[in-house]
This record gives sequence, C-alpha cells and structure tokens, in this order.
Amino acid sequence: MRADAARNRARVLEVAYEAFATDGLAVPIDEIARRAGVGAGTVYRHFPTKTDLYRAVVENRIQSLVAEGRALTEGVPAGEALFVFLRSLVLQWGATDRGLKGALGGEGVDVESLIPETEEAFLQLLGDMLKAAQKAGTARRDLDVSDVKAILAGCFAIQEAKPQDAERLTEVVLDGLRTG
Amino acid sequence: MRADAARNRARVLEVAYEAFATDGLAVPIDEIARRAGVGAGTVYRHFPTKTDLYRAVVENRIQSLVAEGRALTEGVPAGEALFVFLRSLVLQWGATDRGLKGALGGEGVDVESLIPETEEAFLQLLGDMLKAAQKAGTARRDLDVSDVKAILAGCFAIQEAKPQDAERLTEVVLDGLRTG
Amino acid sequence: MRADAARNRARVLEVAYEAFATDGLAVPIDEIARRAGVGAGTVYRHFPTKTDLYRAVVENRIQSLVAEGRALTEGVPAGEALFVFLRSLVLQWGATDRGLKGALGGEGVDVESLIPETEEAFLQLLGDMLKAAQKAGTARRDLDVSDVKAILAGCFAIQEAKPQDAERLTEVVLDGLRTG
Amino acid sequence: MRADAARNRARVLEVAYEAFATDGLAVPIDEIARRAGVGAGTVYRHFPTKTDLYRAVVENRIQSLVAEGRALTEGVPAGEALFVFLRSLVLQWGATDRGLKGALGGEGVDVESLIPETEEAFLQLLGDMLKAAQKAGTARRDLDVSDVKAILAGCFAIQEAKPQDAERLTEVVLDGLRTG
DNA sequence: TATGAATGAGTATTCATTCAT
DNA sequence: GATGAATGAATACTCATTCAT
Repeated sequence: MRADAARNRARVLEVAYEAFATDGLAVPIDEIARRAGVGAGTVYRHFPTKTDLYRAVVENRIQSLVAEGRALTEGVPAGEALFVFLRSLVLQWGATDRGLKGALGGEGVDVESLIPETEEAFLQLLGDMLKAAQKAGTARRDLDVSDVKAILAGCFAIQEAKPQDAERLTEVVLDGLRTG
Repeated sequence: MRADAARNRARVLEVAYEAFATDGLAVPIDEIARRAGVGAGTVYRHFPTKTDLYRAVVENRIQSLVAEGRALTEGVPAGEALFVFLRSLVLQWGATDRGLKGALGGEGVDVESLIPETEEAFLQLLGDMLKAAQKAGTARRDLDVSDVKAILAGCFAIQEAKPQDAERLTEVVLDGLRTG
Repeated sequence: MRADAARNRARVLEVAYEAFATDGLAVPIDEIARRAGVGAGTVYRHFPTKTDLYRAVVENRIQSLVAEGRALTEGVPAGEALFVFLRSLVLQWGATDRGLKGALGGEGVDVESLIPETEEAFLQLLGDMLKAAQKAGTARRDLDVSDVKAILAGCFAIQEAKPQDAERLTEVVLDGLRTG
Repeated sequence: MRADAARNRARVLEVAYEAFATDGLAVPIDEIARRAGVGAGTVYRHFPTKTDLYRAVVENRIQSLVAEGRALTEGVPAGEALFVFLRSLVLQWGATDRGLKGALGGEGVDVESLIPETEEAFLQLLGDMLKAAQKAGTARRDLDVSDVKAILAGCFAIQEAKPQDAERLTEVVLDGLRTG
C-alpha cells in the first residue's frame, strides 16, 4: 500500500472512531470523510461498506483493550485482574465511547459475527482472567465467560443510565460476581 | 370516539407495539400502517407524529407494568416485592420488547421528558418497593430509586446479551442489591 | 333546503371568507370545517371541491362589491364614481382580503372562468362607471373596461407591496386614468 | 468546480428558472430534477433547500436586470433611463417570468430577506435612475425609490392581467410618475 | 488512487376528497 | 343530512453507495 493511502486509511479510522464514539452509528459517511479531509470515495476504497468501517473501528478498539488487559494481568494480583479490567472498561471507555458501548453492550450490533476473531481474543482474555479469579477464590465458580460478558453489557447500560453514579453502581454489580 | 376509529386506534397501537418491540424506533410509520391494514393518514390522525405514537406505546406499556407492580405489592411479602417485580420486568417483558427496553433502559430516548407523569408513577412504585425492602432489611440501604432504575437498565442489557441465561444472571445482579 | 343545512352553508361561507382573506388559498378545508364547527363532510356536501368553495366565497364578495358600487353611482357625481369606487376597492378591501386580491388581482386564479356571470356583472358596473366618467370628461377616452380592470389588479399589487403608502400611490395611478 | 458539476448546476438553474417562471414556487424539486435529467440528490447537492434554489434563480435574474439597467444609463438620456428601464422590465421580463414577478412583486416571498444584497443593488440602481430623472425634471419629486418599486409590482400585475395591452397600460401608469 | 458528484430509494408528514357510521 | 374517520398521493429532504473525472 502506498504511503499516502496508508496515511489516509489511518486518518479515516481515527476520525471514524471519534465520530462513532460521539454520535454512534448515525454519523453519515460523508461527514466522516469531511472530518478526515478526504473524499467519500476514499473512505469507500478502504472500507467498502459503512459496516466494514464500523467493524474496523471496533476491532481496532477491542484489540487495544485486549492488549491493555493483557498488560494488566502482569501488574495486578491474579484474583483482582478481572475486576480491575471490567471496572476500567466501563468507567474509562464506556464514558466516552458510544460506539464501543454499542459494540460490547448489544444495541442491535452483533459483534460476534462482525469480528469473530477479535471477539474470540477478547473472550480468551476475559476467560483467562475469570479462571484466574476463580482459582484465586475471588470470583464465583458458577459463572462462565459469556456470563461475564453479558454482565459487562449490563454495566455499560448502567453507566449510560446514570453516569454520575456509575462507579458505585458498577461496584454493586461486580460485587455480585465475587464469591459470597 | 366512534367504534371503528377506536378499533383502528387500538389496532395501530398494538401493531406499533410489536413493531417497536421487534425493530426499535427504526420502523417506518408507513410500515406500521401497512401491517395494521390502514392508510398512513389514519396513523397520523390518531398519533400526529411518530414520537406521539411511540409515546403512546411506551406509556401504555409502563402503565400496565405499574398496575401489575401495584398488584404485586399485595400478594407478596414486603421485603420481596421489589425483587419479584424487577425479575418479572426483565424476564417477562424484556424478553420480547425492544421498545420497552429502549424506553426504560436508555437508547437515546428520554422517557422522563416523553412521559413525565407515567415515569413519575413508575418511579413512585419502584421507590415504594425499595423503601419497603429496605425497611424489611432485604435491600441495601445505600441505594436510591434512580440507582435501582439504572440497575434495571443493566438487567435489560444482560437479558438482551444472553437471553438463555437471563434468569440466572439477573439473580446475580439482584443479589448485589440485597443486604450483605 | 332544510333550515339547519342553510345555516351550515352560510356559516361555512363566512368562515371560509375570513380564512381565505387571512391566509389565502393555503388554508386546509379541515381547518375551515373546524372553525365553522362542522365536519369536513358538511363542507363537501355544500361545496363539492375546494375550488367550488373558493368560487362561492369570491362570488359572494364580488356581488357585494357590485351592490356597493351600484349604490355609489347614486350618491356621487357621475364623473367621480369610478375613482371613488376603485379607491375604495383597493384601500378598504385589498387591505384585509387576500382572497379577493387573489381573485381580482390575478395570482394564478382565473376569475373569468370561475364565476363568469358575476364577473360579467362586475365588468358591467365598471363599464357603466367608466362610460359615465368618460362622458363627464374625467376619464381618458382611450381606455376600455378591461383596461380599467387590469389597472385595478395593478393597484392591488401596489397595495400589497407598500400598504403604508397605498393611498398616495393609488392616487398616482388613478391620476393616470384621468384626462390630462 | 468540476466541469460536469458546473454543467449540471447550470442546467438545474436553467430548468428551475423556466419551471418557476411557468408554475411559480409550486413546482416540486423532483420535477425540476426530472426535467433537468438529474437525480433529486444532485439538485440538493447544489442547492441544499428549495429556498436556496429559488434564491439562486431570483438572484441570477435580478443581477442580470441590474447589469442591463446599468448599461442603459449610459446609452439613454438621464431623464428617460428610469422609464425605459421600467418598461423593459415589465414587457421583456414580466411577460415570461412568473418567478421574477413573484420576487419583485410580492406573492408572499420576501426578496429583501432572501437576497438582501442583490435587492440592495437593484434598489440602488432604481434610486439612481429616479434621482437622475427627478433632477432632469421628468419624474415627480414626491416619490421615493420604494414607491417606484411598488408601482413596478403594480405594472407586473397589469401585465399579467392583460398581456395583450401591457405596453399601452404600462405607459398609462408610467405617465403617472412623470411630472405634470 | 483520490475526489466529490450523481444516484435514487427511503421517510415523516400534509391534505383534498371519499365513505362508513 | 351530518359527522369525522380513512385514504393515499404528493413532497422536501437524507444518505449509503457508485462512478466519471
């Protein structure tokens, strides 16, 4: 890929991320192109449909999250990594990222079919953390990874419903995951 | 109101309820009219804007919920009514009702300004149940009614994310509401 | 015709006159029905199309004008009646009656084919006045009645364009009709 | 601007001019698009609202008129330019141009707020001509430029009411503007 | 390759007119 | 006869996607 093409692609991705984060899927492609300083055709050259663009943005995002999460597992006690990770997802990302909330929290978009591999990596990480926490005795043993993911979706919804108390309420829910 | 008009109004409301429940606010009015077997003008006669129709659907729905909830408070121990009610909301209604989930759980629509009085009645009921549960010692004392509503939104999201385990997961979250 | 039917007809005509006068042809029939306190069907019973209603209103109006004009010819010197009549049309009626201005002043509606007989009576009156004025030596001899009618349309347009000076400007134009 | 875009823009403007001239503001945008042989979206790309299109048409038109008028002031005696200009407006343009008549003559559209600068230039020209004529002693001294504009509206109405004698009748009215 | 112009199907809403009650 | 409910064609405007330049 030519250098300018790569630059354009990156720029579009960045702008699309911000646009989706702010306004959700409703942003017109033309608007994204405008903000990126390219023609609409250029967006379509790199991402043949709007869904493809959305997919790329979300994939990008989730890959970052997975990387961050992996890093976490090294600096944090095994029993706490899951909780620290979930908390940070909800409070740091959920607060500013409508697009991500949509992706992880349902809202009509099916991430599993959209980005199966990245989703897989994400679930892998979550699963590892869950297993570690269960092994450490901090997480309930009757939950599996898809349960945790669903509860994460719930936390995003809570964060959206009452942002000002998201921290406290997230803790209430996460408490439900801990061993009695 | 004339009998045929009332019949049409009811039919439109019913169809709109199903349509919104299935596809959310995206359904075109023309489609609702078609499914109801009436002209678009008829929908507009009864509900001058799409928002009015949505309002009517949601209001209708929430009023039913409030009535059911009120009934609950009589046949169920004071300390349990809140939990029974929330569980029934999520499992019975949430399972089929995207429109309702949207209304109670966010999704960009502001119920408070859409149907302030009904919302008020709903919160009143929830508040009464919460107070009763707190008095009976079954619910945490550090939560207020808007916390509970936000957590309800979270439960809806969970239900949407993993319907097959909604019952169990809802219980996990509701456990978080209970006293230690 | 039954008494109540006649009453309804008259009421609709009156309301329609006011509505057209204020808002022009844009007023919906439903609105006229509402203001008249009858159903839309009633309006249509008496006036099968909107054009028929408009026709009736204008006809009514012009008949009044003709009657007034006829009365004028008795109390005013023969040489002045034409000028007094035109002035009164423009200043009294034009100022408050968009529907009439539309009818007499063009604006896409063809009065001649709409109400040929009444138009005929109006032209008859105007013609009589013109002839009288020409005979009295106050009006130019090189004008015929359709010229005067066209100039009246012009005066209505002037009145609409600059209402605050309509009186003075109408006089400027009417001066053009007088013998040098 | 790209050549094809410019061509389309010009074609739309031309077609819109004809359409508005013939049928007034009532022509649907879709119809204009169809007649221009482009999609509706193309019209909207160049003129984001119907008002914008109308504005462009009228502005275009009036700018031509002003240019023509300015040219006139050079080849015609100062005392006559005003009369020559008004006569040419009414007879040449008014005869085929309902849209223009609407713009200059009222019809519910407010040119002053639509194209304030062009309107200003038009009034400037008219004012210059009026002053020159008054100085030359050919025009009445008790008229200002807005009077002349209103009278022009009147002439358009006359032209519409009786096209076949527009020339003679316009002269009758213009005579009213002349001294003594 | 990049551009941005063109496309055209889709959507909420209005209103003259018809027709069941 | 009266009512007002139902109809459905019409209309301005949007936006994902394609394609000429």
